[in-house]
Amino acid sequence: MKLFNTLTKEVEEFIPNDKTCIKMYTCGPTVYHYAHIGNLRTYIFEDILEKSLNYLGYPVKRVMNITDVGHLASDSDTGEDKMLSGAKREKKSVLEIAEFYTEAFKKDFASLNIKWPDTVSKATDNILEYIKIITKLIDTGYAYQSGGNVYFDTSKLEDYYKLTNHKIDDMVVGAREGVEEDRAKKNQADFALWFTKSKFDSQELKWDSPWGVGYPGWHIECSGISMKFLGEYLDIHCGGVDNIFPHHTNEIAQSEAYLGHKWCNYWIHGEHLNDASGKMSKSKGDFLTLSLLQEKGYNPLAYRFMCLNTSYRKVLVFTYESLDNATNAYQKLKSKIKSLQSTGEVDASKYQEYDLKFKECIGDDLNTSNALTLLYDLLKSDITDATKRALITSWDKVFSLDLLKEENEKLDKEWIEQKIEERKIAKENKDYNRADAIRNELEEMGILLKDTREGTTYTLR
RNA sequence: GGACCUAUAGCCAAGUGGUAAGGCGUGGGACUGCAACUCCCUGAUCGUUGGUUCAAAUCCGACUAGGUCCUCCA
Repeated sequence: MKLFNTLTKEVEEFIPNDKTCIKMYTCGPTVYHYAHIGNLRTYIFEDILEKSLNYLGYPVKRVMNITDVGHLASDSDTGEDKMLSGAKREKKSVLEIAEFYTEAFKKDFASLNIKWPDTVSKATDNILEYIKIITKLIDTGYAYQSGGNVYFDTSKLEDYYKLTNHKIDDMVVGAREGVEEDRAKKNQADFALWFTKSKFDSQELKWDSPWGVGYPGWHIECSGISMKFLGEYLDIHCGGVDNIFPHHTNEIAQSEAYLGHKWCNYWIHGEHLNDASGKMSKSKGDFLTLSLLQEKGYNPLAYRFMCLNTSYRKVLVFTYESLDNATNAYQKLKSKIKSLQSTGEVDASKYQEYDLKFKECIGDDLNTSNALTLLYDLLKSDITDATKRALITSWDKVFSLDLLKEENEKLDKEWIEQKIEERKIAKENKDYNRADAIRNELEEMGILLKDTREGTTYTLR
């Protein structure tokens, strides 16, 4: 399997530490608000990665964090904690906020057929882990106390910027508006591991530590949770591209300083979903959630289909035009698949031939676009329907588009059949007004009639 | 100021040196009481411009446009 590794900036053959258990860590959400569909694009990509690894024969152990503390609006001890501002906004406690949005996040995963990771751990559940790491970093000289906080000393590392192409002299302090310089730091790039002296004293969640009562920095949580559940050697670490710097850069710094050896071999990043004006961002205030799309009548899986149509490494620009496009294509695809006969023999050699091609697609840096093209090729081919169904069933373990799932069985079949019979009689009597009225009535309920030589059948939208 | 990405038909998009996959839409046809569904047919020389090469969408340079990062972000 080939994957693009941000660390080397090349597409590389994936070589796991232990092929019987791939250790994969994916950065999770900060649960201070709903996830927007751009956030979810990254989780769709990670889901495809995990399932592709599985499909190619690699069992995966995946861990994800839930950030419920320590994620400041700025890293320089001047910003308000995101969790706290979420709580203030809704006049709830931080824990209530975390619980509420974690549940909402889970629902989004379910709607998009994203597998919930094996292990999901909250930042607040692993405080002792962070204290252990920070203690060692101070003992070995990689971290220092200043102004009441504990900072990581980036000057102790030769290759702090190895994940990015940044050069320290080219960095602009406060390139982003509203960032203030933290005077307590020795070096511009240093980052906080533990806060006790936030200018925002209202932080709700605090823990005792050797350096005083306070709370952990944002970066330490991922290192701590990852090492706690996956050990000292990680195969794959994922996230959105925006995490490359500073978050993942800092994770590498503190983890490798702590361990004394290389930590993670493959860093895989998903590109963003943009809208016409650029990046979709929660802090801009206006953002698109999955539930909003659902309210507008869109199927979440049509959005998943839209994401799979392109590479996870390319910016995808969201427009309703392209979502409509994807919705159409997805519905047509499903109805084509539905019309396949379910009886017959599976042709083993054809099965293998196509399945091999499928594996080549997903093994080529997750080329889901070509994998979907292969699906269309399969449908057009003259191999047996049983073989097609068997392949689609298998491939859908990766696509997770419910390609063979029948929807809305809850509708009363007998009632529909009765309506169809009524319409048939109306047609025979050339009472087309009556016939059309019945057709429209059913269509409004999402039941589409299909007249064939053999009679009228229906499909559910 | 620095680092970087993208640019392929109306729309989405694959393609990384040998003369452009696929999907949606459009138009035409078959089917239909009319439709819908389905099926068949239907379109681009790859942002502009230099260069390398027998050969470039694919490599190099310049330019243009859009976007990202440089301590909020998936």
